[in-house]
Amino acid sequence: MPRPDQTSEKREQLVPIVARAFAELGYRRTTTAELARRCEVRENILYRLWPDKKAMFVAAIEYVYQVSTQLWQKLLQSDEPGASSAERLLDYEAKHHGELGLHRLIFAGLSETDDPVIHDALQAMYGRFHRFIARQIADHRDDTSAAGRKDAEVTAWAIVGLGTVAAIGRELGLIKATGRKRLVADVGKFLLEGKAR
Amino acid sequence: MPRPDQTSEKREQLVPIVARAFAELGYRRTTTAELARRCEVRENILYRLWPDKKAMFVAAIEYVYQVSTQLWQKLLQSDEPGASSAERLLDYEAKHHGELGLHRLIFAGLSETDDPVIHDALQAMYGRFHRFIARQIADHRDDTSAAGRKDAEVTAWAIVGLGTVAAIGRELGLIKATGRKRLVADVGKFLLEGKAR
DNA sequence: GTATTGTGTAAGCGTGTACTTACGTTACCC
DNA sequence: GGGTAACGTAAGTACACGCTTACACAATAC
Repeated sequence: MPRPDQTSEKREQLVPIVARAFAELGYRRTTTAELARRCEVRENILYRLWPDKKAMFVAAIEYVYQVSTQLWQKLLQSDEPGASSAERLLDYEAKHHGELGLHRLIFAGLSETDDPVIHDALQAMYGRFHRFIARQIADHRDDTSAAGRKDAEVTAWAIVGLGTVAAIGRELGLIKATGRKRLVADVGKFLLEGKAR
Repeated sequence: MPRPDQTSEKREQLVPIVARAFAELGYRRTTTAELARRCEVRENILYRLWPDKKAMFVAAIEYVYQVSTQLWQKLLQSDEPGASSAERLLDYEAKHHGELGLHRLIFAGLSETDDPVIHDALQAMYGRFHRFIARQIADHRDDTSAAGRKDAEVTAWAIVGLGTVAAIGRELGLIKATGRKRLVADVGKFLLEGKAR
């Protein structure tokens, strides 16, 4: 009998490194050779863990999604008094925005969306993010009517937009840390309270 | 004496095609061969018009910026009664959002921002867009105080975020046309009126 | 006409890249 | 200890890509 298969453990071990590489370099510039270098293994070892480069990218997206939502879930469970879940999420994002490179991964993927696999992975992740935020908003507003839920959905997209533009502004050196914080926290709260109709 | 130089005319003729290619395919996937194919010329002709592929991309960015702002300027000059410039811009963008592929070009460039040339081109364009919108907001609100201008800046970023997330939502098939219209027009107007403090 | 120089065609060059193959070594279970 | 299959190393393959070169042709000014 041979030794036990450790592929899945190895995958879990390497996925954070892979995700960081894709976030830093984008999809095309992240060569398999570069991935192997950062992971300190040979290329063919990566190809034993994933069928091709695309699968590595999809794994990276799913990893970042999981880490982000786990982090958010933890944040929501630690119930502080005096602030709703939605408010706490906004404060957290205002402070720690973009640390995981989520948006950079999205930008990298958006140039590859005619590939159905990448398109679907991105769509699933982005869609789940949006629904998560929309639910927090509806809870915060305590409005479960049909119109209220619809409104929470639209507002959720606007808040996702805040995070996205904050990421771009940081990337291009156009919005400094204080500006980003103000953008996400202040405008975020404004959107959260008001009803956009 | 030789025949007159027509390089700049040729550049102007080909730039729209080049821009469309980069918007559709992203930076890396837009090969010089593909550019030549779409332009119906040989590759070396492109290299007589621009020093390298990067320059073609930068030219595409500048072209899309110019077309967009020209279009907006025209929109602002045709003064309809009963709606401020800012409102008309929002309505226009809600209807025709993303037609020029501006956001796709930005996403393409954002994966190449460690290249200083691309970074600077993107920064300049995005920054000018933001200032343009911020000015419209300040005018609309008729508040030229320091705090008012600062607020208009933050709001302008939020509105740029609306456009960006609408583009992503469209790209991923997550927000349909009606939803995008509602997002840009309704939330846009909400941001425009309210003061986010 | 002719010299001069822009314009178009075709081929190719060096490098980078996704992915593979071949093979030796190691750790496990019986 | 021995059979087995996971694990690691190294080299290689086929192709695509950015960019260049060589050269024939065309149009203009004199």
